Amino acid sequence: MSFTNNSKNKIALIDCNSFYVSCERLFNPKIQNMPVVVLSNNDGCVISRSIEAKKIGIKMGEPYFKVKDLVKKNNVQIFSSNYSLYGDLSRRVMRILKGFSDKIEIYSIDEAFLDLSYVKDDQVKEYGKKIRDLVLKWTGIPTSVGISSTKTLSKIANHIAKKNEEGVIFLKDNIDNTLRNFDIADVWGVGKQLSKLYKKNGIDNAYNLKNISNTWVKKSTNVLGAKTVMELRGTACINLETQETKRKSCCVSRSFGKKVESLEKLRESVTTHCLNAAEKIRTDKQTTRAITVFIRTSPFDKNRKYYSNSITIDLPVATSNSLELVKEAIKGLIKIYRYGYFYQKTGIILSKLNDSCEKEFNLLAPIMENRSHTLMKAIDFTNAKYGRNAISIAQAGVNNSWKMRREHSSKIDTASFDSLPKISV
DNA sequence: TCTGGGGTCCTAGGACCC
DNA sequence: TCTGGGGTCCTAGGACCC
Repeated sequence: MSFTNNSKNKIALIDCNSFYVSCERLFNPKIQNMPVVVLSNNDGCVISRSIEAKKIGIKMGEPYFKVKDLVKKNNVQIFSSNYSLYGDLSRRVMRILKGFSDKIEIYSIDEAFLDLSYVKDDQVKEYGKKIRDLVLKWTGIPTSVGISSTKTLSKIANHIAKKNEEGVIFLKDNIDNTLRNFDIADVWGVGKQLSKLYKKNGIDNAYNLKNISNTWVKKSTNVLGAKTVMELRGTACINLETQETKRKSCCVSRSFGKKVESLEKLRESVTTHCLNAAEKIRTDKQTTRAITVFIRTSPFDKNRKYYSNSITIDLPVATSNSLELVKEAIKGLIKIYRYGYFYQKTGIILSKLNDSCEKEFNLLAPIMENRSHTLMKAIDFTNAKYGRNAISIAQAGVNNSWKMRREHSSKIDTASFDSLPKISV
């Protein structure tokens, strides 16, 4: 059986190379050719690596303490993550990409799909280079561009482009050889479990998966597995989502800098997360009808007993009011808290989100809402101006001993001239 | 000592109804 | 006392993504 790619669609995936590392390098030219690593919150895991750091053998997602020796020996430059910096640079990159096609899907902080179907086949590679050059010139962020007829194939093209001198790959005809050399585990949509299943059945590259029987894949996996197969054959099944949609749930959670035992401290952190989540949904003009609180001890600590629990509370009336949500969250926390454990993480999830304009029928709601609306607006305004948590509530605590570790922050602020590199002449 | 955080979608199975 | 079949809706948990 053989399948041909006869689609005229051209989807480009533009992906920033080692994005967080590239952001840090912008403001720190000295580390341009050095191995660099960016750590997750709490300086927990490696989440971005420069090529030099990859070569040394530092793996993605590895706990920092496990690579400390490698870091020391090779003089690897370490940074705590600075999400406001990355978010800011991401917006700049995306703005440039929008100039190349209005059919764009911003897929994550560092990548976007662009519909380039309007570009002729023999010009599309050149076009990809143009995109790359402009992003680099205007932001300083290096990217890779993969172009093909479906999202899944453009992901593969991008993967290959990352290791390619030009940084641009257009996959069109005769791609079977390329697919044969593409590891099954690297295919978009194939994670740990699926790749285990596929490998067990002798499917260990993208070409094998492309030629698997429809009935087998439907029986053995689910609709997503079947879609991946179709996409490898050049039939687009995963649409370009050009409309920005509002989130359906909102989660705020953090690990502690050091383990926490007392209900008091858990209460402070749950309150803090709740305030932040409430502010987030208000920014998007949304309300919630359910709040989940979860707490857990460290799943890695083999010397202590593990405890993890969560509780979901349905709210009678949709709300985005911080104070109401905190009240419910704390009630939930008290129900699931157990004395005698060393807690590592807490979080809250707001779900069943709706647009705030979709008013519900409730006689008391209008009066209550007006009052709280004014208060919440005042809080959001102040926090936007003077920094998050400028206004908080007493339960959130001050000078929290449980706060996260951030020992390697570059403290770069794109709104501040002080962060610009200095050049002496 | 030290192992991130925030999402989406799918499915199986339970609850409930007729 | 025992026992059908079919349908919908909801949710928890799993898998995946970056």
